[in-house]
Amino acid sequence: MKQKITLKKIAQEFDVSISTVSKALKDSHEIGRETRDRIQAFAKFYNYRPNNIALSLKHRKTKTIGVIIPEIVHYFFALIIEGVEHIASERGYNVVVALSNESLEKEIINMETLADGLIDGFILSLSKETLRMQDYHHINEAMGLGMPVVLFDRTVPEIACDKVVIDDTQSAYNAVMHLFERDRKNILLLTTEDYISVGRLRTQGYFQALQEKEMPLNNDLIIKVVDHENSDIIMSQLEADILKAFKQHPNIDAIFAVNEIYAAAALRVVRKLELKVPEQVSIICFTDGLISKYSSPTLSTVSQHGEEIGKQAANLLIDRLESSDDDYPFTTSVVACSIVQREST
Amino acid sequence: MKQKITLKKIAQEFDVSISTVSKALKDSHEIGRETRDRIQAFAKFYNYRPNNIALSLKHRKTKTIGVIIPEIVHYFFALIIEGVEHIASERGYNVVVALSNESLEKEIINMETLADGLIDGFILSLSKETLRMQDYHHINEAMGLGMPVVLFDRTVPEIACDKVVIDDTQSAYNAVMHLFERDRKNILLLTTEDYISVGRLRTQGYFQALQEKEMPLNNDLIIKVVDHENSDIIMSQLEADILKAFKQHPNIDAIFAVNEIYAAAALRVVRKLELKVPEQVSIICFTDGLISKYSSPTLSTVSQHGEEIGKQAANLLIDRLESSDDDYPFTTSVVACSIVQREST
DNA sequence: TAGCGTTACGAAAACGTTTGCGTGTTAAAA
DNA sequence: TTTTAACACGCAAACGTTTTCGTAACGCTA
Repeated sequence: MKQKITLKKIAQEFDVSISTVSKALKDSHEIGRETRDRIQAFAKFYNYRPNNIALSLKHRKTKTIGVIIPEIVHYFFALIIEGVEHIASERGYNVVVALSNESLEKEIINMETLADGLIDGFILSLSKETLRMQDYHHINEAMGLGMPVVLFDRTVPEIACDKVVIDDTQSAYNAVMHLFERDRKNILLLTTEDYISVGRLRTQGYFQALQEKEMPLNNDLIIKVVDHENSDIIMSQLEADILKAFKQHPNIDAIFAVNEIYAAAALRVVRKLELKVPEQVSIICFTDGLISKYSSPTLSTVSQHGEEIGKQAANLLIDRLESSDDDYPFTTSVVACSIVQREST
Repeated sequence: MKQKITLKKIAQEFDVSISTVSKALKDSHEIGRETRDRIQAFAKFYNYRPNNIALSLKHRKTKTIGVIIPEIVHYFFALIIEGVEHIASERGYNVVVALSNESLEKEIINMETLADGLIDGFILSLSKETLRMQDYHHINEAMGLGMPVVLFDRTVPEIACDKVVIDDTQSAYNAVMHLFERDRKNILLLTTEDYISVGRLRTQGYFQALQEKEMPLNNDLIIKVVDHENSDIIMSQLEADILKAFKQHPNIDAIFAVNEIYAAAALRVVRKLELKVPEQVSIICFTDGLISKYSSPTLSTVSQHGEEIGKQAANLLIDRLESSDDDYPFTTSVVACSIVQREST
């Protein structure tokens, strides 16, 4: 196991000083042509590469960005990472990933560890617990220490920073309109509790669409899924609720779900009831993931373009990191969603 | 924006030396009780936290591990990261993720960048291109420089290092047996080309099961999916192939797919043919992901326990990193798969 | 031959830590 | 009073870089 080669070792080899080697490798005119060539050849032969840690210490920046997401096993978040990684590697940055597991405490711990010199800035989506507790001190502290933060998807107005969001309300409105255009009258809404901002906003879009069409708002047609540790419990409860809704309102002819998991549950119930999709019941949902793409029938979705969100977040962050301007204004970038029509509508 | 506090600043504040501060914070008996208390209180108040970069430089280890995977938008790989992250954070390590995008070149670049001081060791799954080219010099070089590597899932015997694999052949055999037990006679195999080791091994398991049951091997019942940039093209080609197989062999009564995407394609064809699942056609596949869990009918799968694989890989790596023993023997850990029975069998 | 400009290189500080060792002060022991 | 030990702290090196500021040696001009 040959040790990694350093400037010092090269210097010893040629019996010159470390600074000479450093300059020679940087093609400095200060160093004689011959010395330069010999040192460069030697360095190349031994595959010299500067130690990133030393560079980070010296330059007081690490060229890596930290991404904190609630869960990685979600198609949307995986897409985000893909997008971030894409831009990061293009612009010469590394990516370190941390998972908050929807916990405020883990979010804080992760931020603290990463902030201790490991990264230059954060890209993050708030955990559910953080949203519920409305505790954002850690974010503001990080920014107070000069660590830029870009929030995406799950954001709050209380934090002043760069943000990348989708227009949940508008997109939900569009999705519901998509159903109305197909002559659907009784649309069942599957959403989250209100403290999850995206759920709340999408619910609003549903309301707006109904209002515009002057349709009555029927609370029986709104199912708010209560969060729980165990996803199997959530699912079976949801399926039971959907079934109940259909029993009470056999005239339901469409379902709008705020994510594809809920839509998958809906699909199962609909099949159990032997209703035809999309003839008798249309389905559309947020999250254009694998489930929608590969279920049968395939599901129409509102695609949030996760990769694009990740890319924009990364660009926003790196722009700020590389800007010398200290009070570069915060921007909020809204990534448009698009409706991907498939078999379910 | 208050600057981050350092030992030096605390030292200035109390007009003592940096070493005194460092020792005081470490509760060294060398420092007087009163000084110690005052410094600690001050540090706590200003929320002092040592700079990780400086520590890394000093200790010549970074306490972070690099994970390189071909693609993150795969449930299996996401689970791996989850497992790695779990153990890493438990044992005080950070995780940096890099994506090879199935490209040998990106795999090399990523490894080189990370190896330059950023990480202590690698956990990786070879890219398809790497497997095709059989070029493993970068892995061996990294190890030559004293950077431990743990390979998982897509491994090759040519590289001597710690490995975490599943017993693909045995598990495939079990899956096919699971079908035989349900009186299936004509099993369609959906697999990859042979250079992908997991595909090849699973195909072998299929052969073994047939052999054991003394069933004839029919090449018409084996579809080897040709890889392509565009997944839509792969899918439509696959669906066409499956359809053709059913036309030629209407007696096909089961399908075994080496991943759930292929199984989803099969499910679509089967529904098109209006065959009942599982009554007329049973389906089982590898990759216990979201598609299997939420499709209708839900799919029986061979669960590879990705999170467990990630955990074991992380433990193996950290064990080696923390072992003083230089020629700690390499181990290959085999994670057992289990069959998750759902509606499709 | 004094003065000056090049050329080619070295010394040292700096980034933020840790740590072995040296040292001045004090108080107790001889 | 002298020796010694304990105590409390500082110095400096080290990790691997970059970069500013010397400076020795040389050749040239006046």
